[in-house]
Amino acid sequence: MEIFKRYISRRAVGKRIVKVDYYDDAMLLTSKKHISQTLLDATFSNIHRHGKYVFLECGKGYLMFHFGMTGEPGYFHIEKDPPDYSRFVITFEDNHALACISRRKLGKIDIVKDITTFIKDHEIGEDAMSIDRESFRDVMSRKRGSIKNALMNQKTIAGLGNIYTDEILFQEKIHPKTPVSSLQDKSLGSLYTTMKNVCHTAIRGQAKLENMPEPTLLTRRSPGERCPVCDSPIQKITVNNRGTYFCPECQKNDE
DNA sequence: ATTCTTGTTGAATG
DNA sequence: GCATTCAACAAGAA
Repeated sequence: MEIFKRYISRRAVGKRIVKVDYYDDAMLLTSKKHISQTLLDATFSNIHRHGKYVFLECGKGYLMFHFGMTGEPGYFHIEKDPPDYSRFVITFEDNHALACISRRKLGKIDIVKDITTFIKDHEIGEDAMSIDRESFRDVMSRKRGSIKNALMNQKTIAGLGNIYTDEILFQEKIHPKTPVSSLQDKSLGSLYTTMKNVCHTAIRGQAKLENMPEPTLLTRRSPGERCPVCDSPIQKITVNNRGTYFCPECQKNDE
């Protein structure tokens, strides 16, 4: 999401909006009228991100994007067709446009008045990139269930998805089903450092999996892959209804 | 052809 | 209140 935010920031902030087009309503959480009224003739003055949510500031409020599982922003010249699966397109006065692309339409588009209120109303946790060590330990120590659930739950910490959670647990050598309650304070501190490292490393590599330095699990999420550390076959299980990959040798249940 | 899986979330359920 | 399950959605793979 941080990469998306930077992508949008470079192309949309400072530009005046001259047209708004809707190709599909499924992702809209408010009326087209409300969105158009807020955006038309406005200029994006700033951009913010909290977890997987991006907010474009425009005077009267914020345009909120959530890209869901298969969503991404797309910027193009208006002489060309919008990218495939564009659901929502904002045209700027410089003859370029920003599309919200979403194959599965699992994303969301909304207008919000205030980011802080939005985060509070949706009970979204602190952002994974900005939470401090103490708060991390504090919020994690309150959770029950598996460590993977706790890390992925946006109400605990905002921003971690399925594959990066697996990567963090792989780097930290923790079995994804380990109960959070069984992790000592020290382990949580170490997990915190690993979480930050994985996020920073991913961003440095433009969130492209092929840019992740070895050893990594991110590029081995398919049957038959082997652990880059110990060469054991990578295992796939289900945790929280999500396909979960881990190395059964490196990530033993007990630390 | 049907079922499963997927870089997600939130409403329903236990 | 908290943890777990499932629908919404679309398309490619098994």
